[in-house]
Amino acid sequence: MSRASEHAYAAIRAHVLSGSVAAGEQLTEDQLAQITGVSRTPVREAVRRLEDELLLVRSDTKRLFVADWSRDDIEEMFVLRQMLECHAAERAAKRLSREQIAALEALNRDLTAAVEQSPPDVARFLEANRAFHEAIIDAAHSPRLGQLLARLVEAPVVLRTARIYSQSDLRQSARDHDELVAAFAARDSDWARAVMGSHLRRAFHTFARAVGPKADEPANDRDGSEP
Amino acid sequence: MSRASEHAYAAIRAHVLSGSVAAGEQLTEDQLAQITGVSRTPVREAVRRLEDELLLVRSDTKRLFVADWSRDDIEEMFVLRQMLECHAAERAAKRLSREQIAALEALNRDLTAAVEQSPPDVARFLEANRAFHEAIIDAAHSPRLGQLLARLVEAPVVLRTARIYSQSDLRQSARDHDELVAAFAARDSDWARAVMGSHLRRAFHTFARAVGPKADEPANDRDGSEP
DNA sequence: CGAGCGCGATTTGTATACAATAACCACACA
DNA sequence: TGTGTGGTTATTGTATACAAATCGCGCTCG
Repeated sequence: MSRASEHAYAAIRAHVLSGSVAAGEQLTEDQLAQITGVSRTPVREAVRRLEDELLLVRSDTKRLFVADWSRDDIEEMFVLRQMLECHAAERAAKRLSREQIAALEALNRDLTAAVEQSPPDVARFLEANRAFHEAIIDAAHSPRLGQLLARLVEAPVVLRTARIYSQSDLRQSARDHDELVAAFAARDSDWARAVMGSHLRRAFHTFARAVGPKADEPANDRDGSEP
Repeated sequence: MSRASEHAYAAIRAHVLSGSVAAGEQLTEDQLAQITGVSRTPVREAVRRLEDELLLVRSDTKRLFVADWSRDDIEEMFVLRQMLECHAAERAAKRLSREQIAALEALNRDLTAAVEQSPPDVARFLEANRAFHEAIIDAAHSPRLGQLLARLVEAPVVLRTARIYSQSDLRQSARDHDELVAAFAARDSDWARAVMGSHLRRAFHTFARAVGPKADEPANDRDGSEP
């Protein structure tokens, strides 16, 4: 979108993801307009996108809140992402050119380097990881699929989980990517699908372990907070 | 959304689906505002939704056009819909209450009645069909899944395909639904998934047969037109 | 003859004022 | 005490005016 609207989107998104507003807290369009420095019109446009991505939600009477993700919500998204991204891997295996596979290798070399630093460069890891998955989705050549996945991948994962990965988690991710590249090089779509499946499912469990046990309540961090 | 915005959405959608504008034709927000009788503000909101549903598209320079679906686009959507809705059927099989199964049966009785009229009441069929599938998706209890499917199911299917179904197609649909209900009653999620898969894949082929052979170009009705 | 260039007309993007709706609060009444 | 009811404030929804971008077209200049 255009300047003001795009800026508002990025600013609001950053504002929410930074954690400076609690989950479940109310926001108003005026507030956001002041924060972002643009008028309510582009703010409304940005908010609509963020609602789409489920970062913001509206009450039944149109009031605006920061979304409050339960563990079940997260699991649901991982399941859907796994389903769609396995499909993407399968299609990509049939379509990736030699050059594209080489590009994936390069991306994963970068990712691996980020992991093997001490301490690991998590930001660089996340960026390389994002690029790697995006390249696969692009190669699947299914615009609708890309669009659906965008909504699932964007919001919840990067959310506040950036720093829950141990180095061994990161290393395993890098190895998964290596195996994916091998599957692609072999043009084995079944293999690619299977690797992608376990890759994402493991990511879910890593996440789940950090979030807490299964029987828990919805992520209820709105009462007690930082003293 | 609220009154004006919702009205604009419905009116524009109907306007496009009615076929009174050709695929690929340009629209302007002013035009749509006049047609719908509201100002550009709610029109823009409605247009965003329709872009989301891929009924409208914007050029690289933000100009607005009626989307032009190729056969590949349609197949892609059917594939994705099948993947997601099979998942929904599987989950629904584990969750549907006795009452909900009875409600599905009732819906399908209505659908069958519509089919067995002569001539078949296609509008009533479509409505019952929509309600049937929606009930299953709801029962899957996966809000994200529902949201993703909404975008896939809404746009392309009803599009301009309402009247390509033969009575035998419709009868087969009714039988599929019966079998789905049976699978649900048996709480057999594998069965439900399988039936849903063949149900949707057959729908695709019915559609594809009507649209034309595989090697075709994108639906290219924009050059030669009315003299 | 064709490629680039300017300029009026069209179209989209943004700000702002106002209208409609929902939440909040205080107070009366049972 | 608690429950409903009025008015007041906060918040979202819509219209409108204007700004910015884009297009179409005729023109010039090579």
